[in-house]
Amino acid sequence: MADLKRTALIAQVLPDIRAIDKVFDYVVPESMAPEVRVGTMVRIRLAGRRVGGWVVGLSDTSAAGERKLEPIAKVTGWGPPADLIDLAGWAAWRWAGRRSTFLATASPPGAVRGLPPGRPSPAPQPGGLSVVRMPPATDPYDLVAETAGRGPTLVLAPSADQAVRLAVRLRGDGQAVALASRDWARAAAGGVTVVGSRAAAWAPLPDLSAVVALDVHDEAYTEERTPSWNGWRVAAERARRAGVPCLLTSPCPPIELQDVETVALSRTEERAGWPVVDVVDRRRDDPRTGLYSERLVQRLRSGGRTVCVLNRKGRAKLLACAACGALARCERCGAAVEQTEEGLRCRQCLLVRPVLCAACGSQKLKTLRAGVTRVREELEALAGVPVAEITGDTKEPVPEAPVVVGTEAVLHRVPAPVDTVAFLDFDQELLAPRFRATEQALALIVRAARLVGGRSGGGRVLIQTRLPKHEVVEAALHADPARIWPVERERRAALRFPPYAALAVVSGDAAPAFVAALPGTVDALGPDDGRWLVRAPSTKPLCDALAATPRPSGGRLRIEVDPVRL
DNA sequence: CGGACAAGCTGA
DNA sequence: CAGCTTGTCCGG
Repeated sequence: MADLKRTALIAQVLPDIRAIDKVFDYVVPESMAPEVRVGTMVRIRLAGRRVGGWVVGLSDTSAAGERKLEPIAKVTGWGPPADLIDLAGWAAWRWAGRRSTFLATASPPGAVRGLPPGRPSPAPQPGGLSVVRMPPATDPYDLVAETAGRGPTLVLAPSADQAVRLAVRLRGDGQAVALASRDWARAAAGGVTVVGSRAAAWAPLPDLSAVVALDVHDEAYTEERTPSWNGWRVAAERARRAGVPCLLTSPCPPIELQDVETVALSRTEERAGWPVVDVVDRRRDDPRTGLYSERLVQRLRSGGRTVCVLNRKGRAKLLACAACGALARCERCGAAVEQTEEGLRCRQCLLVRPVLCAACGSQKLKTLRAGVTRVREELEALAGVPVAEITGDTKEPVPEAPVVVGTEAVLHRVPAPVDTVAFLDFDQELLAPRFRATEQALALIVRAARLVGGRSGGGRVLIQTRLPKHEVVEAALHADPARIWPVERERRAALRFPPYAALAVVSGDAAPAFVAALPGTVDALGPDDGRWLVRAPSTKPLCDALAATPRPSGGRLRIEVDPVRL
C-alpha cells in the first residue's frame, strides 16, 4: 500500500537577525508552497518571537532530527534570487561578515507581493573581466549605453546621484532601466538594465548580460561599516559566476587590477582627456610666501573661477612663537596645539589655553601650518576678491564666490565647470602616512580634472609641491596613470601590502582571543591601539583563516578585510 | 537578538 | 540561602 502521508517540504531559513548566522528548518505549509522559493522572505517563530528571514534552501528532509518542526508563519514576499543567496555566502567569506548583512542589502526596501511582467532579453555573450582606462574628461556614457543595448546590464557608479543621472540618460535613449533599489520589483522581473551605486551590486537581475562599474578607483565602493565589502568586486564576482563580460572603468585603475586585460585609448586621446597640469616647484620659493606661490596669485587674479584645495581644517594646525621660536605645545601632554576660536587647543587631550607662548610668554605666535579658515582670510587679502570656504562640515549650499577654498570636500561640492583647481600643499597628500597615499593623491587630481575638464577646454590643475618629480605629479602631467605603478609596485612589495599580500584589521574586545586562535597560515601584528593587522600571502588564505577561526562568544569583534587605510 | 539558565556575589 | 547580577548558550 502506498504511503498516504506525503513528505512535507522543509525550508532552511536564515533569520534576519545580525547576530545569528545559522539556518533553521521550518515546515512549508501546503498553502504556502507555491510562493516559497529559495530567496523568499518569510516570517518565522524563533525562540518564541516572530522574526523575519530568508529561505536559503528547500529540501524534504530536516537536519533537526526527530523534533517536530514549526511551520513558516507567513510569506512576506519576494526576496533575493537564488544566485544572490549564493553570492551572499561568498561575500560572507570574502569580507568575514554574515550572510544576513548581504541579504538585507539584496532585499527589496518594502514587501514585494508580486512582480510586474518581465521583458524578454537576448542570450548573453560570454566574456571576462577587463579594465577600460578612460581619462577623467571622457564621458563613459557611450560605453554604458552600448553595453546596456546588448542586454540587461548591471551598471554601478560610485555615487547615487551619478547613478540617477545615468538612469535618466539611458531612459531618454529608450532603454529599459531600473534604478536600484527603488525599482527592485522591476529589476527582479527581468529584461531591464539596473543602475545604482554600491548597493546595486546586490540588485536582482535574472538574465544578467554584462556588468559595468564606473570609476572603480573611487573609495565610495567600499562600505565603511564592517563587513567592509566592495561594490565593484561583488559585481565582478557576479559577472564571473554568470560568465558574462565585466568592464571596470577608471582614469587611474587601482594597482590590484594591474594584471587584468586593459583597454586604453591612444596616447593622444588619453592626453586630451586630462587637463593641463601646472606644477609649481616650491623648493626655491621664499618660505615667507607660505602657501601662495606667485603663479597661484596670478591665477587668482586672472578672474576665472578657482577652487583651492587644502586638506586641513581650522585656522592653524601648528604654531610657533614669533619671539623665541618655541613650538606651541600642550602644557599637559606635550602634543601640538591648534588655533581655534577659544584659543590654543591641544590636538590630543583637547585642553584649551590662551594664545601665548608657554616658553617666553609672548603673545605673538606665527602659523607654521595654516588651515582652511586662515587660508580663506589670507587668500581674500591676496586676490582682492571674495573667497568662500567649504569643508566636510559645511551644510550651506556652495556660495557664488569667484574663489572657493576647502578641504577635499570642495572637490565634491563645487559644480563643474571651474577654470582652475589649485592644490595648495600637495606634499601633504603625497607624503600622507597611508599605504594607498599615492593612488589617493592621483584620485584627487582626477576629481580636480573632472571640474576643469580636458586640455582643449583650457582648464588647469595647479599643483604646489616640493616633490615635482614625484610619480603622481608626473602621471598627471603626462596624462599617464600607469607611471605610478613601477614605484608603487616596489613599495607595496617591500612592505608586503596589497596586491602582494592580503590584509585585515581586527579590533574590539573579543579581538585578543580571536587573533590568538588564528591559524599559522596568517601573521598577526599588534596590538596597536587595540587593533591587530592580520596578513596572508593572498586573499584566499586570509579569508579561509578568518572563516575557520571561531568567533569568541560575547564581546564585540570588528574585522575589516581589505582596509582602505591602516 | 533576546530568553533561559547556571554560576558567582552580596547581605542579614 | 534568597535575590540579584553577569555570563554563556541556543533557538528548528
